[in-house]
Amino acid sequence: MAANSRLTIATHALAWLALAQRRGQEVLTSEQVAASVNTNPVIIRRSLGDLRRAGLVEVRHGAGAGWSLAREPEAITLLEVYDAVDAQPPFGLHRTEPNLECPVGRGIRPALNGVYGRVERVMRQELAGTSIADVLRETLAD
Amino acid sequence: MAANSRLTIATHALAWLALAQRRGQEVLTSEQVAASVNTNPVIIRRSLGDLRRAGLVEVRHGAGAGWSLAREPEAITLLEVYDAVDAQPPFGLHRTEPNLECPVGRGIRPALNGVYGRVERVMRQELAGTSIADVLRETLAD
DNA sequence: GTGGATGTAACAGAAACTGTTGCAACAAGC
DNA sequence: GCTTGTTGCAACAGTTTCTGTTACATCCAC
Repeated sequence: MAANSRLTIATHALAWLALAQRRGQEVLTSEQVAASVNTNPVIIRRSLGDLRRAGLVEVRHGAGAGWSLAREPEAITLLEVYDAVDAQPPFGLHRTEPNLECPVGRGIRPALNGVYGRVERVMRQELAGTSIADVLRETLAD
Repeated sequence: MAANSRLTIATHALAWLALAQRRGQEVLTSEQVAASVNTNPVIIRRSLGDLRRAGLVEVRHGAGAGWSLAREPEAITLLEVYDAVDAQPPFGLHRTEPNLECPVGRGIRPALNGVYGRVERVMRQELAGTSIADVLRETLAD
């Protein structure tokens, strides 16, 4: 499969909302966000819909509608975004069940779950240490 | 895409080779490994082929052929396996280039590369701290 | 030489993601 | 109430990746 870019799309949208908000623009439409990400507005609505269900953004319907951050950019971590977009875990176990008559086949899955769990824990710690405000600052630093 | 299980398959094969070696069986055929993983021998040959190119296993051709570890199981880390099987990175950037006329579109990719690089670094540290011997011990602990 | 195993190409099928179209639902403003 | 502009969502096509399978050339111990 292609490397999944959900976290990238969602973070880009949030950073753009944060910058617009700082510039005094209260809301952005999915079309305006899509213009920056360079993709289809429906993709953005799907992504921002995930973030809305997680409570990270708010949406206004009807004429003059659009999206805005539900919190300050400093208070939104990439870990929350990661959980909101439901990205796939980095490693998958066997697709088909191993041979349980083999001692390795019988015990390998819990053993790997332990390792993979530790990997995911440090990954989440790292994501929790970066906020949308951090991303926006690094983005504008060039 | 489906979660990719390359690291799982390769680690399973290595753990099985390590156990067989400890039991006095010098080599295993791809068919014997496939029987434990419960998949096709060609899948195993592809995976062990990656590990052979990385110098982690050795292969004997001809009659009585098969696979064996190139080093002690304590000296093979999951990070080496991860690099050998060329697993995809956990996060992908934009599939299409963002709009470079937008300040966020212009700077977001280097900013995300920084974050994703830090995530990958801690992930690699964690993988480097686990060996095939560790996995085999946890596998047989049940 | 023979037999048994690897190396690899080619192909089918499944799954996931992205992108696209179409349309119902909704609300602000007149 | 009507118009207008936007979101919400279903449905579908295209691409890519991974897994699994078959087939066959290659290799080497005996």
